[in-house]
Amino acid sequence: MRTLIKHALAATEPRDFIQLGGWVRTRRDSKDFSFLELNDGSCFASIQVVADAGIPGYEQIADFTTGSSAVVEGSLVASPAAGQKWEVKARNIRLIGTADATYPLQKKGHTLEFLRTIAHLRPRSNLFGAVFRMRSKLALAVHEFFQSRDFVYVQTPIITASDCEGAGEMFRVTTLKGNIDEQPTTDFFGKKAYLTVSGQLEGETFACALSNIYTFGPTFRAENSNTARHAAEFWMIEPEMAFCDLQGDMDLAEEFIKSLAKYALEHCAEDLGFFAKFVDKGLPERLKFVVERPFVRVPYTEAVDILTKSGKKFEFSVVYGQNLQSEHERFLTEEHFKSPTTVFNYPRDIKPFYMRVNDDGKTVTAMDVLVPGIGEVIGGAQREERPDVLVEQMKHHNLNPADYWWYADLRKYGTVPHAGFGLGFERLIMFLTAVSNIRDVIPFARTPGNAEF
RNA sequence: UCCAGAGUAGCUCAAUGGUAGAGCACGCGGCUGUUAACCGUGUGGUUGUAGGUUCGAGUCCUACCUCUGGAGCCA
Repeated sequence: MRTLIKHALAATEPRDFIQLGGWVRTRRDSKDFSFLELNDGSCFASIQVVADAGIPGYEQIADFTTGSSAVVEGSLVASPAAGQKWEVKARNIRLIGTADATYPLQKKGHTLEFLRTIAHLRPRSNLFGAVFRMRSKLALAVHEFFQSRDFVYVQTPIITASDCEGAGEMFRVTTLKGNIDEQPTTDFFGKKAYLTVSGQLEGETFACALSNIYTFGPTFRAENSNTARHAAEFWMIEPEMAFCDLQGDMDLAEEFIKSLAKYALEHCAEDLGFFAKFVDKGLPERLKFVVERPFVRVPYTEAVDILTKSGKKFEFSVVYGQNLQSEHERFLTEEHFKSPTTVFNYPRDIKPFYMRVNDDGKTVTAMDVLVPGIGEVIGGAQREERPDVLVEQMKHHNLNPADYWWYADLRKYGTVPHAGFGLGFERLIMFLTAVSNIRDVIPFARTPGNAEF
């Protein structure tokens, strides 16, 4: 029965028999014995195996190369040398799969760019093992956060005919051959269909029935974006709450980010330690800061004031009524407030139709949560629940209300104030690991011109 | 898509317009309860692609490809 290395290393006492399986990270030969570093990905650390010459399997010792796979049986004993608490005194070693000299992962630091070209092997590296173990833990933390607050998990469709306006270009889904625009009525769904850019509109229908819901699934944007924080396929978390206003929305967003940072600190210490050592020394401090300190909240108008009066020279000037540029957002979070910052009440014209119009008639209840180093991780709003205003908003944005008949029905029958937001899961992982490129926190990144794996 | 930068050995990088090198990896030898082991030694190249300038191009020019950083779109 195989034991995971994670459990072997957590042992409280020696064990007479243990079986381990994993991949050889490195081998150090002595005259009469060899050290094998075995890693199975169950935890960050590898385990040291001591194999004496003469034990079964040792005749193949030269083939236990970096990258090869092996099963080892022996006893778990306290290590006499510094560097590890436990090691395995092998009784036999079995080579399962060889890895010849062409194995691309070497016993040294590789650039992230190179590792992206071997995305099928990079999970075997220290950094990517840590990233994907942590990603898994955080996915669980997302569900725990919402489930413990009685939110219902809703799986909104991946294929959709509705364009969540403002969310970007969509991938067309079709079974038509030739000219796919000629007769959409003969297409598989009888109309044009796309990969979803957001589950929000569908999510709202469930919030207006089950009160508090969340989605957590893949999302697609066909934008030709070439940046470290955009991908064509990413995972988004979208809570939606009935009987909730913008304040409640901002409260939940802040609580959510704090909760995940706390979860990472409590459950991912070993992997976080690696990020702190090799990626960003300030990471643990930053996470503690996020957990302990309230986020800054500032209305858009005030944010513009701060930027205007800062005396800072920006490449793009600050203009009221226009979107904040990346450099403006960075100034607010990284220099002015030095804290995660929620900006709210944006001008109506630069935000989508479904956001609730404020009493001033000029702004809507939009809110963006900005974090240092990443920028926007959350975008959300209180939704327009007044039927007449919603229709007016659609027209204002040049949309045909008939296309959104079922969405408008939510306001026609038992409308309620409700609010929600979208959080990019990868961006959150970037923030919590300090890994600065989105391509390195998703198993197989889809970006323009890149879908090899 | 726009702006900037970079493509040289398996990897990370050197090389004034004049004989393409080093470290690591890998092979061989040695040494050692070792820790990305160490010491010696050897193998390793169509300098991203296609043109051009020049007696001579890794180096200069043009186009294209790829990647990186920044910007826009946003999560």
